[in-house]
Amino acid sequence: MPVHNSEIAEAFEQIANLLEITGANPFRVRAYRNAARTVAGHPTELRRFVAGDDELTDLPGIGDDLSDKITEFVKTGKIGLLEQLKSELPPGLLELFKIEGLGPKKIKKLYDELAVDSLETLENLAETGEIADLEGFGPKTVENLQKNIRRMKRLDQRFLLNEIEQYAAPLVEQLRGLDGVDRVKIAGSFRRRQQTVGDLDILVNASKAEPVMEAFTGYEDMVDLVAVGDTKSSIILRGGLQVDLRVVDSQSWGSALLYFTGSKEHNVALRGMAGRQNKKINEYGIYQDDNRLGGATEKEIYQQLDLPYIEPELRENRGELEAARNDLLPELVELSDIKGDLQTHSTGSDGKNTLREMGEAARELGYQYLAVTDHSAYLAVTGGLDEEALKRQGEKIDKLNDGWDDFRLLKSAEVDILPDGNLSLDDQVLCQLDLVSVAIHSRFNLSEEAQTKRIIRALKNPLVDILVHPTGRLLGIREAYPLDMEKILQTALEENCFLEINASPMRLDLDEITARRAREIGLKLTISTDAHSCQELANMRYGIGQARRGWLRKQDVLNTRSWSDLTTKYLNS
DNA sequence: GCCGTTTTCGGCCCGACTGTTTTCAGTCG
Repeated sequence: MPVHNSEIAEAFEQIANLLEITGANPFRVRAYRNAARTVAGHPTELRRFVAGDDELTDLPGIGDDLSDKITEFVKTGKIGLLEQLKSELPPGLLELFKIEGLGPKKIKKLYDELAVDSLETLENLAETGEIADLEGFGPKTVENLQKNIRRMKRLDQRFLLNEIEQYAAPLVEQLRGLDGVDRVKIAGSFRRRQQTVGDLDILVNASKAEPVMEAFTGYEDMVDLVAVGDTKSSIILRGGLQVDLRVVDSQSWGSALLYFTGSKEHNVALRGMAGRQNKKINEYGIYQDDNRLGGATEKEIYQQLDLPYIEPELRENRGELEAARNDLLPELVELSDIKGDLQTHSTGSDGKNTLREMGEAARELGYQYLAVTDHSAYLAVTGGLDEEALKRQGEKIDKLNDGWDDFRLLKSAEVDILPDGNLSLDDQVLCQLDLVSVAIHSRFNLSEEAQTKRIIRALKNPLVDILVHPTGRLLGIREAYPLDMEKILQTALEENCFLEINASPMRLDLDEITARRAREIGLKLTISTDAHSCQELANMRYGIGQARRGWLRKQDVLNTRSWSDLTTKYLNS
């Protein structure tokens, strides 16, 4: 079986955790964690490095030793060190790392003194009270442990961006209304537009922290208090979302925002860079010797390090600091650059609004065009269009377009790719359309080879324009089906096709890693909402976030172009 | 275990909060 990057990353993560229990050099542990991130975030499969000429040691955080371990894993399916660690320590210890408040030291103590080797034994011993006898473990620790185990079991999930917004909006509004509060901003992975968010980080700029803390810890939707301090508190909301809040004064606003936005890896790298210039960054500011150099804005801190401002979506320590140093940061695509939405649904299939309603809603967003890509009849569950119905829909679109002089609806369809790579509508139907999108909605379980072949065959049809939601993933629900994405990207490039970043917060498919790879090879992407109602057209912002995380500029996104540009320069049908 | 506007050796971000302690280790972000 070919080894995937995610498996290599997981193995490194396990090695890091097990090494930590053995009390290994913490920097060695960190090296494995860093490598796990590098590997997980790499756009091409590392097994290609092993087979080809590229050097694994060119990757950041991968030296001779870790390069050898990757090679070993790719060739044998195993890593000797991990096997050895697992033979010395029960692998059941690994799941204990997921419990909040339990780290390597405590896990080791539980294992050494009480032979705790799994979640189950831990739960049993917590029940009997034996754990409270251990040095350093009091009754409060046991209570928290039990609480956090329950929470972990209930909530082995992350939240979608739209869910987070629903939780955050009323809380942020309430904080903004407090006396003495100047600014409230959501930081953390939400601000970086990560595809899912584990907890919510809120930063407040206020003259006095106390009343803010009081309001926060008394918030009506709170079900549990995790921590309460003078300037920092954490609560759990109904639904299980943890919210961390920090209050700072305006002088420290920028440094606190930078620190609280992360990523952790970006901050570590940035502070390392500061250290080499004899400067120090903390959440209160940037300093040299005893002099304060700044900290009121994020820009000020970057400037003090001779760097341009780095957008939150890029702060992952995936090359953005180097790019910033060399003045090579991309000018990222923005919501206002978008000229139209290329994947939406109407009452013609499973959408909630009519063609006219969708068109008017798109016009109000300032778009020049909207493609209504109703499903083909093959997908029976959506009540899709057959050839006759599609024709009638085309006539309706013509009439509607006659009534607009600043906007047009595009005749289109979301055509199914059949298991053999043929399409669910005939070519003579497809050639009547302005735009042909194709997608997989069945047989998700084909092998990587068969699924890749299926898609490539579809892309080679000269009438096809866009492959939508290319990997089929549903965040937290369904994994992406296995694909040789590199082959698909290359084929799309050769065939003048485009791949979509689906902006639905449940999908965000393509992911940022693949999006960045597409840009690297010069393949343009579309960002479309897959809206099934007028309201969902506003989901575009989630797709933009994902695109920005993939380093995409305006020119890398097809639907930043006017319709005339699109037809004359990019679409072949 | 990685890495080099201090370096092939000696560093590796930094502070808040908790719980169990009497001054701090562990964990988290």
